[in-house]
Amino acid sequence: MYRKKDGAVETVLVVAARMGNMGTPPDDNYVWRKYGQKEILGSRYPRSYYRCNHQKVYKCPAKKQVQRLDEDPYMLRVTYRSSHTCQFSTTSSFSSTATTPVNYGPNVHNMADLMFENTDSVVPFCEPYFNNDSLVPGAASYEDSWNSTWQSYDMS
DNA sequence: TCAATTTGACCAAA
DNA sequence: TTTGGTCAAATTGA
Repeated sequence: MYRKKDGAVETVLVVAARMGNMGTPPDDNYVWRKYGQKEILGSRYPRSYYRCNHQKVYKCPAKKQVQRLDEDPYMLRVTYRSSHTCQFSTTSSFSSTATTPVNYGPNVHNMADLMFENTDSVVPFCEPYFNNDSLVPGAASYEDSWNSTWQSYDMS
């Protein structure tokens, strides 16, 4: 159901403006195994449920759910739940910059909270999460993307 | 062949 | 009861 202040529930908006990457959300540092899909009332698109691929049912409670927005199928709302204990994948392509789960920036738009009851923080991130330099959220390019995101976002 | 994904059903919470 | 979430089994692809 709706989890609002239930520990770690971080909602991130992802612009799926990538051909070929449409139905699949961008990969973070983790491997997700899809364990279910359900249609959500009020939304026209089903929601996909993912879980950590390694800690299937063992311990890592890391969960992730992805759902497209009603009016903007090009946008994916990725909601991360719980904390990640598994930062290591079998065949990891990343090794050094994978310190923090995702570059959850300090920039939190509470606007989403007004629109969505179950949105804690909204930090849209695009394709390049892994930069050799730094994962500093607040880059000009990112910010620009955010604006675009919000523009097409405000219609509710 | 193996593994991941798929769909449906079941269960729990509101 | 309804909606959402999870599990389980079956299927598909590599």
